[in-house]
Amino acid sequence: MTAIRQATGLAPTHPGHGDGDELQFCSTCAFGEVCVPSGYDKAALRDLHCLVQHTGPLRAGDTIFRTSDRFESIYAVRAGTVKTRVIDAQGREQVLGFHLPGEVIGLAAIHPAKYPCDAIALDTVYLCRFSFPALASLASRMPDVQQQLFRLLSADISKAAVLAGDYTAGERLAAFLLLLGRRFAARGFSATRFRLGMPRSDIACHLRLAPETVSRVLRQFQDQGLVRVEEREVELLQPGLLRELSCCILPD
Amino acid sequence: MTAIRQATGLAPTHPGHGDGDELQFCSTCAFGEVCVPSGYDKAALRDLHCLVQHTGPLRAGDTIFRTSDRFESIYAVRAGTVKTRVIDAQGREQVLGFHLPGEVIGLAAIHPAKYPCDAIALDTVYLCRFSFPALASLASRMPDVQQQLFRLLSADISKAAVLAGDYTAGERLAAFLLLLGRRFAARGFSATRFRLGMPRSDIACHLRLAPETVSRVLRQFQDQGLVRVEEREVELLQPGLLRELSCCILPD
DNA sequence: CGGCGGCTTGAAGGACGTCAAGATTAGTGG
DNA sequence: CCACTAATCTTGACGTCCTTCAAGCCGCCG
Repeated sequence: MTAIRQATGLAPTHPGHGDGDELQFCSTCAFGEVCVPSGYDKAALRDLHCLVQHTGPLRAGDTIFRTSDRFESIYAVRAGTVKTRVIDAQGREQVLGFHLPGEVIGLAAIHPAKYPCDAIALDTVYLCRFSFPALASLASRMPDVQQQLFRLLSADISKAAVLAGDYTAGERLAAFLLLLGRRFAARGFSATRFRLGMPRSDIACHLRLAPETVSRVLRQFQDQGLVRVEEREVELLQPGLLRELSCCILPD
Repeated sequence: MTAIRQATGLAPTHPGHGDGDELQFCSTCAFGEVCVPSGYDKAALRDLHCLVQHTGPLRAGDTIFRTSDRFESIYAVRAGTVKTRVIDAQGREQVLGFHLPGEVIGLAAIHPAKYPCDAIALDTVYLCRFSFPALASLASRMPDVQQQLFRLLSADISKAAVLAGDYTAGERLAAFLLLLGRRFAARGFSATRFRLGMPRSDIACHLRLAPETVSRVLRQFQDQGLVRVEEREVELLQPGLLRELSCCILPD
C-alpha cells in the first residue's frame, strides 16, 4: 500500500496504525467524546479507562467474533477495515457492512445476547474493546455515555436501511462510493480519493450484485469520467454527478 | 372486519381495540416489563406513568409522524397496524416495516434527532406515546428501563437486515408470512391464521417486488397447497415447507 | 518461470418488472 | 335496495436488467 501511495504521489488516503497518535485517534472515534476527558470526576474516568482494552494487531482474515458467540463486548475499530457478514443456510455470504477506524461494531448483539454475524479483519486491524456490562453500568451513572450509546444504536438502524431499497446497480455503486468517501472525510481523510479496503467480491456481496456487475459498472463509470479506478485506489472525479445518480438512496 | 370474521367463522385473528383490557395489552407490549409495576418504588412508577400518554383513535391514512419532524417521542402500538415508509427523490415509496400491537416505533430518530421516515396508520390505531427525554432520564435512574431500551434498539438493527439480502420473490414472501405469524403469536394470536393489515401494494413495496409479483407468488403458494388466501385473510397450511423456502432468510 | 487469486470481458439465459386489460370488491349516493 | 365509481387485485404478454457461465488477463509470490 505504502509503495503504491508513493508511486502515484497520492496524499495519505487511508487511516492506518501510526497515522496518528492515540489521542488523535480517539478524537475522531465514535466513542471519542466519551473516552476523552470532558469534565468528569476522576473516579468515573478511571472506570471508563479500565473497561477499554486495546487489542491487535489482527491479520487479514482473522476473526473478531463469530455468529452465535456469546455477547460480551462491543468494539471500536482503531485501524484497518473490518467486514461483518452472515452465511445463510445455503452457504451464500452476505456482507452486512464495512467498518472504518472510529466506527463501532457489535451493537446488534445486545438484544439476542449473541453476535448475529461474523466480524472479520480485511487487513491489519487494531481495536478498542469495551465490556458491555461495564459500559451499561457506567451509562447509568453518566448520562452522556448513555446518550452516546443511544445515538450509536439508533444510527445503526438507519444504516441498515440505506441499501435495503430497490435500486439499480449503478445507483447502489454510486451511493456506496460516496458514502465511503464521506466516512473517510468524517475521520479527517480525503472524501474523493481513497483506497478500497476490500476485494470486489465483498463489495458485490454487500450491494447484492454479482462481482462481474461491479466490474462492469466501475468500468462504465470510468468511461464516463465519473471516477478513476486503479486497482483498489479510487478517485471520485465528479462527485456531483455521482450524487445525482445516487440521489434516491442517500439522504443529503 | 368484524363482519367477515363472523361470516367465515374464524377465531379472532387480529388484535384490535377491545380484544383485551388495558393491563392485558401492557403485558404483551414491548414496554410491558417496564410499564407494569415490578418492585419499583412508588416515585419511579409515578414518573413512568406520567410520561406515557395514550392517543387515538387514528383513522386509516392518518399520520403519526412525518420525515424530518423533530424527534420527541417514541410510540408503542396499542391497536391496529402502522406502516413506516420513506419517499425517495424520485417519488417512489419504500415501506420500511409494518408494526403490530406491542411493537415500538420511532427509535431510528434518536440519532439524527429527526424522524427518518413517515409513520402512517393502516386502520384504526391506538398508541402509547413516550416522551423520549423523560424516558432517557428515567433510564438513568432505573437500569432495567435502560436495558430494555438497549434491547429494543438492538433488535431493530437486526430487523432491518432481514430483508436486505438477495433473495427470490418466493423466499421473501414465505419469510414475510412466517415472520408476521410469529409476531402475532408473540402477542397471543394465531401464528397460522391471521389477517393482512395492508394492501398488496404495500407488501410489494416492503419486499422490493412489484404488486403483480406478490399476486403471482401468492397464487403459486396457494396452488401448491402452502397457504390459503382469501382477500386479506391468510392461513398458513404448511408452515414447515414455508420455513424451508425461507430458511436462508429467517434465523430459526 | 509458473501457478494462483482477483479482476475483467463477452455471450446467453432467467427472474422479475412493466404495460395493459379485465375481475372483484368496497364505498357512495340516489 | 340498487346502480355507479374508484380502488384493489389478478392475469397475460413482453421487455430488461442482472446473473450465470466461460474464458482470458494481470499482478503477486513461491
